[in-house]
Amino acid sequence: MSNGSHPDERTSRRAGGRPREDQRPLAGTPQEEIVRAATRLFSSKGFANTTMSEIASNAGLKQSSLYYYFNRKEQILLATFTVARAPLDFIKRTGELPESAGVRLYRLLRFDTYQLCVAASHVNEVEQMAALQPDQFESFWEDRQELHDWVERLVQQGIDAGEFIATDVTLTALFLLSSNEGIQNWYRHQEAHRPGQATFSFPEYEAEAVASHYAETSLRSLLVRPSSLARIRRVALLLGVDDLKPDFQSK
Amino acid sequence: MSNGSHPDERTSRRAGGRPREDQRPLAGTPQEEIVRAATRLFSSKGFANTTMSEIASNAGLKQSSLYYYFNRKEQILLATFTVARAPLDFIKRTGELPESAGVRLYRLLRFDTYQLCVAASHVNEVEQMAALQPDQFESFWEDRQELHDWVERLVQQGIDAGEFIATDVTLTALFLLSSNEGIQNWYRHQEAHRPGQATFSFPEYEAEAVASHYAETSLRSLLVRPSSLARIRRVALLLGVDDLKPDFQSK
DNA sequence: CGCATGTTTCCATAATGTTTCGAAAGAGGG
DNA sequence: CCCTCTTTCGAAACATTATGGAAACATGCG
Repeated sequence: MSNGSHPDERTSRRAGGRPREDQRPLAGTPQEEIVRAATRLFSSKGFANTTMSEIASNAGLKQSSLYYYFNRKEQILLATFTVARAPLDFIKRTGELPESAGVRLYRLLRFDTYQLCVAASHVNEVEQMAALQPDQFESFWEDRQELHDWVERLVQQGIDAGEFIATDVTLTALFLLSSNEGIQNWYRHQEAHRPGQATFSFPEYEAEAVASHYAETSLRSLLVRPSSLARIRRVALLLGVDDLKPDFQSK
Repeated sequence: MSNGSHPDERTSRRAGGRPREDQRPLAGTPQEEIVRAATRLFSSKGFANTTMSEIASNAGLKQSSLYYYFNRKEQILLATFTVARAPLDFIKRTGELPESAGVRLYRLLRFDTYQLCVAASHVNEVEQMAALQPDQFESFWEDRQELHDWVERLVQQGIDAGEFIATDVTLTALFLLSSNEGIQNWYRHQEAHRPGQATFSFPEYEAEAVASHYAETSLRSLLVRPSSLARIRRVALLLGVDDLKPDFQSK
């Protein structure tokens, strides 16, 4: 069997192989090219409505060649999301700052929401696949759990410090992260709708505005003294505004 | 063409027809039977991973017979959701009560969230389909828009009355309704996970608890004086607790 | 009773999409 | 120049959605 799981494992791009029919310079490894193409397509047409043939031709390959790199279609989906969801690092760094829980939670929520808005993949699709095939998507669930734990811990710290109202920390963390994703869902639909068809008609919002508004709203529902929100916002934003931009060059 | 769109239109179950191979008493019309079967399957395996054959055999039919009642798979999905999403009536009634905007919004959010939690269908799937084929799902978008308008109006009234803080009413309404759906998404996953597999492990929450918590959290983020929340909760719940229960017998 | 009509079901098959299999086309080393 | 490794391709197996037409029943009318 030539196809174990990961071709190119360490020796990346060592030797030839049959030449492609579609000749065209490819930026990066074939895997990257495929994921890039798939990302564009998934994001505009959704996972289910994107065919392997489309992905292939967008990546300069024939359909069946994709299976040399990815054993199943779902693995491409997982790859698009893994690339897109970078924020765990940011979150760990933020979580460890010597600031109040409010400031840290604000930053965390704002960043995560922003990431979701600009991310190429639909969280829902990934989650649904992930729920159906937990083994294939193990890494996804681990990340998700870790993210949850961070948020839960922050909320607990806020309560202990008298900054947040007493509430169920687990439920609150679940709410914060899933509301998040619901908002991404809406935000993406807003993008997908062509101006002509107008099923939904709303003003367009910037990802940053959405992220900030979400962080504020969430914090406001937790704070014992909502008036402290102004200070939190100020401190949080002073800590580095540019952190919002993702490392990943999405189209 | 025998298959216009709606068989049985008014004359429901008047005469015979070829007998089924799978003989078994059916409760209600064939349509209802089909929708019931589909609902169960969609809710446990998702729309994309449920085949027409499965739906058919669960409804005591052969695959192609489904097309006598529904022209496309998506229409079954729409039907499952239409049945499940009853709350527009409730919302209109609530919206017109002579109470403060806070009380009415509280009730509306609590009810809608509860409905989503106990609903059989995944909103996300419906929305995705609906976004892709706006013509097929016209009624869905109309309901959605109407719901949004109600919420937006309530928020505006709250602001005008000095009960809510000044904020972008459109964005707020969008947030309230989409967070909602994100929470349903999580809530459903929680159910779908078998106890053995345990990818996610959290305490189990009741739909009513989730709905109440969501309504409180949302209100708290809007109120000028969070201390008024206690009164709002009390008044809202006095107005009729039993309204939460859906008319529709799910499962 | 036999036959036309209408209703509901099934079977067969086209059309489309995913996945597997094995062969083909190059590079590089002995 | 041949052998091996890597990458690509084409054909075919399989699964799923959707269509068209025939089959199986009830009913009413000659």
